[in-house]
Amino acid sequence: MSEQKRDRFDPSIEAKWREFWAKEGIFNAGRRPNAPHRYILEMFPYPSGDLHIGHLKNYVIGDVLTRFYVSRGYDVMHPFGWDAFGLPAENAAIKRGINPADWTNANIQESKNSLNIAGIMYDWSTELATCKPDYYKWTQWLFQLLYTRGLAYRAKSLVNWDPVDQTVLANEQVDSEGRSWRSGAKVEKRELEQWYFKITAYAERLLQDLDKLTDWPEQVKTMQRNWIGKSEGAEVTFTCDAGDLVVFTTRPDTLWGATFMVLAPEHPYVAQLTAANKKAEVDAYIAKAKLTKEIDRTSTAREKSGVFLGSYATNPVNGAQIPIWIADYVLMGYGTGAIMAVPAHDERDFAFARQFGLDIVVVVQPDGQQLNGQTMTEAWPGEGSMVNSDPLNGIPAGKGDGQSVKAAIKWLESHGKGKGTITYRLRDWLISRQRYWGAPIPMLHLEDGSIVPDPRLPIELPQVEDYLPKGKSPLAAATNWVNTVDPVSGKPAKRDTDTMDTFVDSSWYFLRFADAQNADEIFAKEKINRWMPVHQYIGGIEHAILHLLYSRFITKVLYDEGLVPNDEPFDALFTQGMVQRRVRTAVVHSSAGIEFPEELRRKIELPAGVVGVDAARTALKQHGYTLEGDAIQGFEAVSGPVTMSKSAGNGIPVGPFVRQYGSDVARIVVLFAAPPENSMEWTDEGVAGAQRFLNRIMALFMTERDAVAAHVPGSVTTATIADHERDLWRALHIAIRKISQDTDAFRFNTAIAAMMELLNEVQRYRSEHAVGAAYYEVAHTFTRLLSPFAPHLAEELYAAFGGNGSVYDAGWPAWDEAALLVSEIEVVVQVNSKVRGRIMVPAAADAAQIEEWARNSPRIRELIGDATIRKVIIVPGKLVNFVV
RNA sequence: GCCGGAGUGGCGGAAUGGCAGACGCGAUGGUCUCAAAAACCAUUGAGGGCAACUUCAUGUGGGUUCGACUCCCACCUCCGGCACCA
Repeated sequence: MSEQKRDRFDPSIEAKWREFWAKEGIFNAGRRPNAPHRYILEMFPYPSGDLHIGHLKNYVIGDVLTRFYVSRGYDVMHPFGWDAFGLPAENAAIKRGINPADWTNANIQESKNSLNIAGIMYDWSTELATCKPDYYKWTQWLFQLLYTRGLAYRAKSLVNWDPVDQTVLANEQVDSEGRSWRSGAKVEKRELEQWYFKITAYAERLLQDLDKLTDWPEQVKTMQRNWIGKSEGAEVTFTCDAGDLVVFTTRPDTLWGATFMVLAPEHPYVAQLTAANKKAEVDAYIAKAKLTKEIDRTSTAREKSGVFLGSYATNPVNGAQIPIWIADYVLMGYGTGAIMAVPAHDERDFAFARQFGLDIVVVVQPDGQQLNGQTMTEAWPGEGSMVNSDPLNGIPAGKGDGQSVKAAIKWLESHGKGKGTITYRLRDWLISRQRYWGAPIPMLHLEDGSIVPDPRLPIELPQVEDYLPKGKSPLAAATNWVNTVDPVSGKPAKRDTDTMDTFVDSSWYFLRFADAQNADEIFAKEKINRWMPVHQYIGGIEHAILHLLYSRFITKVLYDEGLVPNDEPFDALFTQGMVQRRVRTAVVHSSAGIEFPEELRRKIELPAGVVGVDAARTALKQHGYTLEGDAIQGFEAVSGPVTMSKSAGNGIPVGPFVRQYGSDVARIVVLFAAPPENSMEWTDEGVAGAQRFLNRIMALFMTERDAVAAHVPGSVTTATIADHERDLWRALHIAIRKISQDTDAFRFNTAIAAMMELLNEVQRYRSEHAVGAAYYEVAHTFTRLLSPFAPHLAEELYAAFGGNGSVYDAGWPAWDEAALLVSEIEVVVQVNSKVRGRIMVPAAADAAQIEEWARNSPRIRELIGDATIRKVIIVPGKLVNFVV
């Protein structure tokens, strides 16, 4: 390459600015104690070592906002920490014999270094790691607080067991296919005694308060609503030989149509209610149900199965004797594990009744129809009038006031047969884990079986020889640690050997940042009151339920204790999209057709077997995949977007990229390619485009650096600007407005587009004029507009143009409304709403004048001819529309 | 099945009642160069026309309006969540 001297963006400038920001503490909280404050937080990560570009997007968004707010004069807290407990450290310890703490610390250093060289600035003075005793001391304190308030309890029940990670899991941590969120293994069910947090006590508030979160994505709120799963109805008490049999139903009004009952196979009454001659059949069914559950009980279209127990229950409303069955479509974990079956008005009950020939009694008659239990072909869950239901007959069926459901509940309550009630799908949060690398549960088990809190916090993790999970916690092997004395009673005691779910660690970390160094209390009141709630939280949608639901719960508990000022932790939530990168997959093309790899075919549901070329192309395109090559030559590959990750092997490590191209380039690529909430595809072309953008800035401004530096910013105004510079001046103020508004609204892609437009205007100006005052003002202002997006270059330009200190102390530019005005504006002239011309009019012209000019423009006159103008619509400053 | 989100050029996307496609990518032509790269200039939704110009076009079909990507109704497709939840 010939050494032509050209101003280009040079990544080697970046390091000195990072040192400068850190040394000056530009992004430290408390730097402007009297200014309005902002708490900006990204979800803290597990320290996985070297970061790739995909990890970066989350942090870049937080960094842009931080810089934007600092520029605008706020006192910003932008802290960072590490969700450092968890299995990878333990697995490394098992595989390589490294101490999990050492391994974690090394990873933290590496991850931190990646963030630093990427130019993501945090206030590291409040850095925390959940695996450090000075942090988990307070996680344990929190556990004991919940215990004291009756919100942490121990119970035996059927729990999710991850056979790969060898530990139990909470419901939230198992997906709808029954797989562990971490290992991906199908979970098994085991009956175990474990610790729970009573999140169900807060179900109603967790649901109701979603309405307060107006700055949360609708999608996240919907997911939480679904997860909490509120359902209103009634509990009705049936009687049987084993005692009272309580069922939950959302349709107590159809109770008169209940013709049988179904219990979950695990229901405690089953043994008692099983007739002697049915025992063998029932036992076989229960055994089969157990197996089915473990393998796959999610398929909804399965044929109904069940067994009659041989005994009967009494319907409390009419004394009818109805048969009791067991069936696996009734779940022990929801409601009471028993249902009344109303086949006429419930799809599932209908299918069951038809299959086993059970009675069907209609109690809701739709208008204009005569349903008959013998002949109906499907259940009628809809509206109508109540029939065959003595006290309710004639009442319209429905959940509203004056309708059947409310009437039925009233009747049940007044007759002592049941009561209105609410059921939630949400289960209590199982927090015990049979693993080593977590916060020990700070409880003591005494010899008499009682369990008491251990006040000697923190209960530190002991050293162990063997981290291998064996179905019980590795801590159990540390006998010196396990065997202790209860300091309160002086009695011998054993420590709890389980550790806490790492989601407990992360459910309160955002609170600790307010006062991370406090050794005496979880945080000081005046500090938490200053900083909470988090103004802007940023993270991935994958935590829509898990972390975000747990954090809301813990915050509400602490709010009820009077420890935090707000009962919701995160004012605004932003969920960023993933970074993807195209991955090529080889395909085979023969005369018979195209053969795709099985994995790809499954993933995007390509039809099995040979696929036609066009069909394949269309099917692939719908999922963002492209068939490469052409039909004549045969296809070499399919390429498609895949989320950047270590496991997919398509992650671009931060270090080498930043050294070669600069972190400013990486930031522009990520921010410009798509709106931040969308997933974006990282491409070489995108990198080239970002480089071009930064190079153009250099070329357009750095060439004149001395003249720009000699110009005093603000020395020209809208009133004094030269006529030939008005267009550029106006473009500048349009850009200031757009970039300010867009950045505030997370529209970083259009904010960057506005900078590009301004550059285009500068280029046009420079091709026509010698540079002058407006140009110098643009150069000075541009450094500040650029500072949230390409911070290193912004500082470099700011310094080159004679700025003192940091660009972030120079203030955010304001636009001048007067500069946006123009003397002449273009008005679109329409005839019958079709654009037929445009005229230039003085900006101050009134509507009548504009109409006159429009009507008299030659082309419009010609089009209208002698037709009658029926209506004229004038939108000031925009258009005139003649309707003929 | 229920709930939520989304469908716009070759691609990412812009426009939230008023000129559809800002900005960028890609592509084509040009300038510079021995040549290439870089950079710069021009063109770039589809069709028709020598041209002025014109027709069509924002998933589909209706509606409201002088005017609809935008609002309303119905439907289709995709993405996400929940789901034999009583």
